[in-house]
Amino acid sequence: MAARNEQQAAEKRRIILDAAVRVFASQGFNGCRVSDIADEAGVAYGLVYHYFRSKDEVLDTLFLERWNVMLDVIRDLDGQDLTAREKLYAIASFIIDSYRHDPDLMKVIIVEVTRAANSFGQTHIEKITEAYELIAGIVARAQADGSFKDTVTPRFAALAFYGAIEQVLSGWIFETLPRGDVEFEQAKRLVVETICGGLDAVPATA
Amino acid sequence: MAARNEQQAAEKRRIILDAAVRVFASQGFNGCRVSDIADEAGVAYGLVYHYFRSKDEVLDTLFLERWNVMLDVIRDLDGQDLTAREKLYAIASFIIDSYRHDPDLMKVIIVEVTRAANSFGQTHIEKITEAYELIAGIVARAQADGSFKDTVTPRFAALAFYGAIEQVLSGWIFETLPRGDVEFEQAKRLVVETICGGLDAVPATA
DNA sequence: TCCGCGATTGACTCATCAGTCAATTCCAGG
DNA sequence: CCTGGAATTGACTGATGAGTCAATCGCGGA
Repeated sequence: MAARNEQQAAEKRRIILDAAVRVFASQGFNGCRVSDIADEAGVAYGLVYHYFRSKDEVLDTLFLERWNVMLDVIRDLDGQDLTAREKLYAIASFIIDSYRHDPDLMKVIIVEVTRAANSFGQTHIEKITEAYELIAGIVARAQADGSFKDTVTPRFAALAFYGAIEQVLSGWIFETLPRGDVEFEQAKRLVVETICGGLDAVPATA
Repeated sequence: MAARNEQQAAEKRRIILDAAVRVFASQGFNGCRVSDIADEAGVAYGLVYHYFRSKDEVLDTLFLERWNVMLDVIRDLDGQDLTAREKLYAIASFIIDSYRHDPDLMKVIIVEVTRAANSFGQTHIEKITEAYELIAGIVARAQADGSFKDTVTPRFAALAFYGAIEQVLSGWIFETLPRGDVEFEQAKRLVVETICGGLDAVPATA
């Protein structure tokens, strides 16, 4: 049958996805119309429904695509011979660089998906939990080999770590924090320093 | 004139607000109809518009009401003679107890407002930033008096601290973390321990 | 007892969109 | 060329839901 040209079809699909990122980022998922996406993509309204079953599926796709890349990166990192601190730094770097590279996409993922996680299927929550668990694993192994103390549970450390990153991204997204290459690099360092080093001048247990 | 009975009017308004909390929590702000709120409150559709200018204003009111209480608590705490760590613990306690006391309200605030500050006015972002700044102030003063080291900026420490709390609340909201009195108390301790104590077994600077 | 005004009602209007579908274009293979 | 089916189009439908408003109710004061 020769599906016209599979590559071209995939490209059209991507054009629509990329347009959706821009539209979702600027108007919000609920604030935009499907026709806005079509217009932005320079494509007829109906074509969106040729490539996607629904408006929801477009958002779904964007999230899963990106989140899976991140999970792969974390898993890969996890297999390498690095200290826990180095692994955490690498994860923070990946996420922050993702923002640097495509702020709109990250905005959509952070702002729209969490809210949608409510109404959308359980799928997203499971995916998000998966990331936490990978991070918790890194912490747990560091505690086992003595490089991290075990005053906090790994699960909890993972939450705090990811929470710090998410807050920083939110700060950039909502423009309450200055953005720029210097700030991005500083943020990577500070996330890791806060979580690993803590704030106390004198460690609780000597 | 005697506005019928001012107290009764305020009560009706409150009944509508409380109903809105339940409806927003279970269906989401965008997923519900104004008539759902009216039904839940046992009140006619039009009455919602007698007390509020729009659906948005209902959510607005819920957020501001609660957030202002929190800001007051933090400001009050800030004036007391406590260590920075104690202050942070008290803030974490207040937020977590707020969740314990009214999980639906906190769910609405976190899911619909904090993470969606986008679609709403700039007002909310400013309010949220205000909280960060108060926390940053606590950290800054602790750094000045030597009880906190100054490896991270106060602004950043505040982000990490609040981020950790928000992640924990999200975990409870989306049911990926176990809930219960024991967990609530543990969470307070762990948030503060993570941020203040850090994960490293050996402090970076001896 | 009656009056006046705010509280309360809910049917209605009107705009908005997600999703459908019949018509048309375009390409690949024969 | 011609033909079959996929890609593409955009007008249309049907549902939905925010906000309006004219009518009614009922309390507090005189």
